[in-house]
Amino acid sequence: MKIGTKGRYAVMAMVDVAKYGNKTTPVSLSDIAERQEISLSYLEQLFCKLRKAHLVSSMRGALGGYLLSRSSDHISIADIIDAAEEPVRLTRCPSIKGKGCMKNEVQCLTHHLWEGMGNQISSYLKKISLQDILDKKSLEPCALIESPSSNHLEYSTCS
Amino acid sequence: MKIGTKGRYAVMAMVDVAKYGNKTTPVSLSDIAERQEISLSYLEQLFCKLRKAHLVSSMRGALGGYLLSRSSDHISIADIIDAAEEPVRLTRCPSIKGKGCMKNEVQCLTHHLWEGMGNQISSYLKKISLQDILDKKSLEPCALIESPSSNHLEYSTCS
DNA sequence: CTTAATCCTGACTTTTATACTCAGGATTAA
DNA sequence: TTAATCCTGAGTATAAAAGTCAGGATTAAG
Ligand code: FES
Ligand code: FES
Repeated sequence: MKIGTKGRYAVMAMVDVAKYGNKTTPVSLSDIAERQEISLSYLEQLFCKLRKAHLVSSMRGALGGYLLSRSSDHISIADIIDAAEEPVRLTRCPSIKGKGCMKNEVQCLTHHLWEGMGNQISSYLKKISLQDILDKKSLEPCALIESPSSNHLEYSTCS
Repeated sequence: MKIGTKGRYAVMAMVDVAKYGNKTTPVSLSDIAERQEISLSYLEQLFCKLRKAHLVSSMRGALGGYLLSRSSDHISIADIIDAAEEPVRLTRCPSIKGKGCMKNEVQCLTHHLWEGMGNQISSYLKKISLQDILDKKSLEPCALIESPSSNHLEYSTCS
């Protein structure tokens, strides 16, 4: 069970943009590369995807860079990871309806387990916004409570 | 975000043992290999680890095989995955106290995110037992409710 | 006692996906 | 005009995962 650098770096870079950018001044990839210790070329690849997913917009030319397309509390970690690397998918059956991952069975015995696990992860990542990371929320998983009244993360220390 | 075959096959194989074995008659690896479409040699590797983790016990010789060491509702999926593949770990900082994954910072900005995510996954996997899989529970992630009164999975359909 | 079925183990090979680089072009502020 | 940036596709290298192989140990059954 692991996460690759594509997802990891994309999140780190987006946090960096959220932290050092604002509505007028974009953040350049070379700055991000240095602060986050990520190769520039690799970042270029990642931001190509992030831009296509409309999470950031770019300004070309000298003094160019990237800025967030929406405010940092309307961008979830799930958005970023989906954009960067192929989405969270733990099952391995083809998406063809009625087909499982095995020759004989329609669905293997563990299909629901992996599906449930994927949902669990996705819903966690959806609840956390870029702003939450800057605010150092997401500290205590046991305190994650869904609040219907707002889209934000409620939390309380649990110890 | 993905899970490797080690963890996946280990769970599939354990479900198979739980389904086809009982306290007296062990299940042979060649049977599992055929039913679950997994190479025999690969299973041998996996069961070496599962045995060392005391999840199964072996009977050698003809008519030998494996049986569960504990009852199927006292073996969690987390137990199996921990035994089979290196444990769920999403952070990438060395375990040395006070050291982060970056040169400068003590902890990178996203450390808590990955840590929380790992905890989220682990606690999900701990709640689900082999027996739950056989009973086709673990279907609905939104229905997962921690019940202090029992160690089992509570669920209700949510649609 | 012999055979065949199984577990047991370590080392080895193959394959694949990831991670990363490189080269060259387009755009724009100074 | 220059230098800093974004932009893109193709290519390479590395490491991890996946899977194989060979040989040995144990034991039930004939
Ligand atoms: S994972 Fe969907 S059928 Fe096996
Ligand atoms: S993941 Fe722990 S410090 Fe970066």
